[in-house]
Amino acid sequence: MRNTFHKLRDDIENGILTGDFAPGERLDETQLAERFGVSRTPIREALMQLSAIGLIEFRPRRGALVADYGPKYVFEMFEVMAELEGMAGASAARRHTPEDKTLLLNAHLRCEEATANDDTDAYYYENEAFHHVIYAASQNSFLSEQCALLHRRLRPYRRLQLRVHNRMKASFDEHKQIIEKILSGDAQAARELLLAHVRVQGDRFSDLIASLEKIKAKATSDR
Amino acid sequence: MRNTFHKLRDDIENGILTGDFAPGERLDETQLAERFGVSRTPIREALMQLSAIGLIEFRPRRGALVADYGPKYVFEMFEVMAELEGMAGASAARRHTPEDKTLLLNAHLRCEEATANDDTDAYYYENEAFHHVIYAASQNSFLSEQCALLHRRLRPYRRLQLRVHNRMKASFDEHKQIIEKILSGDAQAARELLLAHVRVQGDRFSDLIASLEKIKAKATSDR
DNA sequence: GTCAAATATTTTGTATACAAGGTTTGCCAC
DNA sequence: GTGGCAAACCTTGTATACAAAATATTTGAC
Repeated sequence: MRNTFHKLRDDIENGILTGDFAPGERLDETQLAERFGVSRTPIREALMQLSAIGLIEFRPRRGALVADYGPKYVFEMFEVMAELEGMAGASAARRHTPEDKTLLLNAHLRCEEATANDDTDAYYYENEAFHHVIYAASQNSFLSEQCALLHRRLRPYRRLQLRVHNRMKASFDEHKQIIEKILSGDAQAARELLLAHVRVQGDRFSDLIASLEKIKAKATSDR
Repeated sequence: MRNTFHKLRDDIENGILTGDFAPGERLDETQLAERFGVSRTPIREALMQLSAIGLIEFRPRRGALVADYGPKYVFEMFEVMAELEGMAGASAARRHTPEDKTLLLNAHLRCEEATANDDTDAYYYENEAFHHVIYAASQNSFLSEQCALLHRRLRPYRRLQLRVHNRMKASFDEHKQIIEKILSGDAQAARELLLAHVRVQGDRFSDLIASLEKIKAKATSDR
């Protein structure tokens, strides 16, 4: 069985990724301890782990803050994510097994259902599963882990663009092409399609931030 | 000022990377506490952080073990490292600043000195600095951090091939070409050169393992 | 009434204490 | 002598305690 601090780490991490703990927020150890019904010790151990992967930051004598990356940094993360996904896709095209093929087609089918039902929540979930199948199909477990990790870290930022006009349909169409190239073993094409597929999310995030900045600037000048 | 657990983390990490603590070795918290003259609490906090980045593993009720990746996993890590370095190189070719140019040429110069003196230890150090300059020149701080992190994790495995015949000279020649492509802004060429430059290390590592396996198998059959 | 300084309180960072589980050793049986 | 079981000991995992530092509050002066 897993230990308390494992569970706490996942719970707190989840809280951060779902926005339960907002970026920049201070995480009070005593409060967390009460909330989870444990002592401060395992809470601290969980926080230490989260700080090591960059999800929170320790300020000396001032405790833990939820990391608040600037927009530039988030965009950079999307850039790296795109490259890693491209790599996974290329590797999957070269090395996928027959089982991977089944899994890919199944995952795609479930995405199709979500699209047909116009169920963005379901699509969000199935989309994640689809990408994880690609990671696994790369036959590179380290790459797969890194992709999954970064994917998770970017989750709150992808959330923002969930319901952008027509994005679900566009995403689904891109998946279709990606699958085709992976299954036909066209590594280069798979790489480029995935690169673009992920990059567009970074671009959208940038656009979003830019428009927010503009609004903010306008509000300031109006004052 | 930094806290005790920061220093401990770095010390223990260093111990692992330098081979002071061997892969698979168990890290006794009490022993470490005595050794560093502190209580078990900050030791644990340091270990938690190291476990989060995958340098050690916690076995329930059995404490921390230095992670002992199989050869396949290490090879996979080199594959990802190669891709990330390629990305950094391409990005550096597109976006390096005049200051980056100076830093790159200086780093290269110091590599040249080490080569001229046939000083593999110095070359090892300067080579690392050279690669870090490329990371920074990518102008992508997240990518830079990820590269540095993975680079560090692979250090003990690169160490094995330090004195392979003529590797230093070959490496230096590759650097020369890489610099050329980065400074001339040829992103694609820079990417491919760096990809190959790092991959060769993974290949060498594989070869080494394969030959070790062969020796081991022979020893077994001779029994 | 406001600003500043001093004190009180809260909170972090480290040490110590204790309980549960795992390992080792020693003893007994075969 | 060897194998298995039991008990003692050792280590981890969590809780509590305590000291140092930062923050909040209150009081006093202008």
